[in-house]
Amino acid sequence: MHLGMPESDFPDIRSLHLFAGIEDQHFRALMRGAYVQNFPPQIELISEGDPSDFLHIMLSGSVDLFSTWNGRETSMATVRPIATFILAATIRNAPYLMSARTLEKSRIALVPSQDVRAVFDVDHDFARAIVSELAQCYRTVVKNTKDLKLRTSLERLANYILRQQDRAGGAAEFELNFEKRRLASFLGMTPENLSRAFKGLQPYGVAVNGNRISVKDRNDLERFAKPSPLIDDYST
Amino acid sequence: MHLGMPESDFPDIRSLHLFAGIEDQHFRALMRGAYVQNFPPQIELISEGDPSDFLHIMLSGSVDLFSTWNGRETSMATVRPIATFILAATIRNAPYLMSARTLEKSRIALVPSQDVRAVFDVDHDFARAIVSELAQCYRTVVKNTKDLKLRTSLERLANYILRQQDRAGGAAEFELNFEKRRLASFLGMTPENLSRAFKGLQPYGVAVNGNRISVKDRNDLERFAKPSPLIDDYST
DNA sequence: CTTCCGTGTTGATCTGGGTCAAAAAATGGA
DNA sequence: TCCATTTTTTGACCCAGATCAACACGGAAG
Repeated sequence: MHLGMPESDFPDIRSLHLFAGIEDQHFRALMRGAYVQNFPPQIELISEGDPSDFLHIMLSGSVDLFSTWNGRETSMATVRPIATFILAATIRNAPYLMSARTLEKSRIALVPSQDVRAVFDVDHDFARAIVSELAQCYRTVVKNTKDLKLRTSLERLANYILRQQDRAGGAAEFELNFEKRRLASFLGMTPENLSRAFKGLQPYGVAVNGNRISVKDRNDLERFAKPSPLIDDYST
Repeated sequence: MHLGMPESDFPDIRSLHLFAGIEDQHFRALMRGAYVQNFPPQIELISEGDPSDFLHIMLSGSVDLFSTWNGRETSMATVRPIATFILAATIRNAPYLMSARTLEKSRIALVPSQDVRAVFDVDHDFARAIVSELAQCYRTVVKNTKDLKLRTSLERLANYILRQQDRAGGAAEFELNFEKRRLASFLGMTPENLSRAFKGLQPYGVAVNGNRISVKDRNDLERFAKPSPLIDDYST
């Protein structure tokens, strides 16, 4: 059964950098083959190793990208609307390297990979957008690797807090929109160690109350965290 | 002074996946603006943070891509002929995220980034090749992250040895074309720990003599290393 | 209100891997 | 060739972070 894509979702999707410059007829061609699904929380949408049949577009909710090996698991990234994921596998027609599970109730659009590749071939602006997006993804992972290899867990947490504060518009107090156990996994440490790391940042003015983080003096924290645009600025 | 690119290098460069399908006139346009330089060993070609003015193509020698933060340094990758590097920065016209230094005497072709972007805009096969290459790069870094986060240093070394053995055609004995201190850095450990890790793999039939590695029984080592195509197969 | 269960915290302990120092082995000039 | 320098290895020790176990808290269901 093919439900198609409600036109009401078009503006949101089109507002994505990836689809911004695409020709209308090509955009509609993509949407024709696409469909939207609602998923409950904690559903594994994708298992690593599966063939990549669809480009996924988050419309609402959130998804965790994670990987496993030898009984261990690690969180690689969290995807929130509006964004696509697993573009690289779609492009190369290669198996997924990461699994994906919903964290909450989520609406996700699925665009057949072959349609993406077909439109890529005929729409130059789309091709350009894809390249730009892929290059961005690549750079993000490189930054992540630098974070992991060059910093201690305490430093990673400190810089993570600074980044989140930026996302929250610089407010002294903000919400952690992350379960702590998954934050720990994302940062490459255990939940226990994350808990202790929060304590370890108290001397630098960081206070935690449940999901609320407050930063007394950003400069103070920055002196310890030493953030660098070449690691922490996700926009460049 | 503009030296141009000797035509004798054209076939090698064209054999790169990236330039394979490109139209001849476009290829020549790229080469016209490019030039070749010879570098002595241990020269820092690129410093992270610099603007990305050139796409680099290794013709001979080898280059280490590394990153630094807060006085620490880590090796991210090694580039050997024939291959390009820092494609993503070129595409996005963004600052380099990694520094590069020659490991030995090297010949490197430099293609102005703006030329790459210009040809990308007019040559569809080139655009497609770039996307494919970028997706490949992205997937390689993701695999690397999984390796780092999911495995202990001993497991990383074991799998590294298996991959090198593959590259050497499966021979029981092969050369490590890597300085050990840089291998250690690449694998995310100290030279001292690498030395001990080699010892730690003796029970699985690994013997080291200078740069020569021998693997007595590959199955034995695989039972410990548990290689996975979703981490260790760099071709997909 | 109470029970349950998942998440988070804390404490005690252990260990993989880092650090420091020194010896041994390569490497490269002169 | 021999000396000087760098790389690698070894040993002793230390520490960040993992593990294990116990407990606290909070929301959901009865």
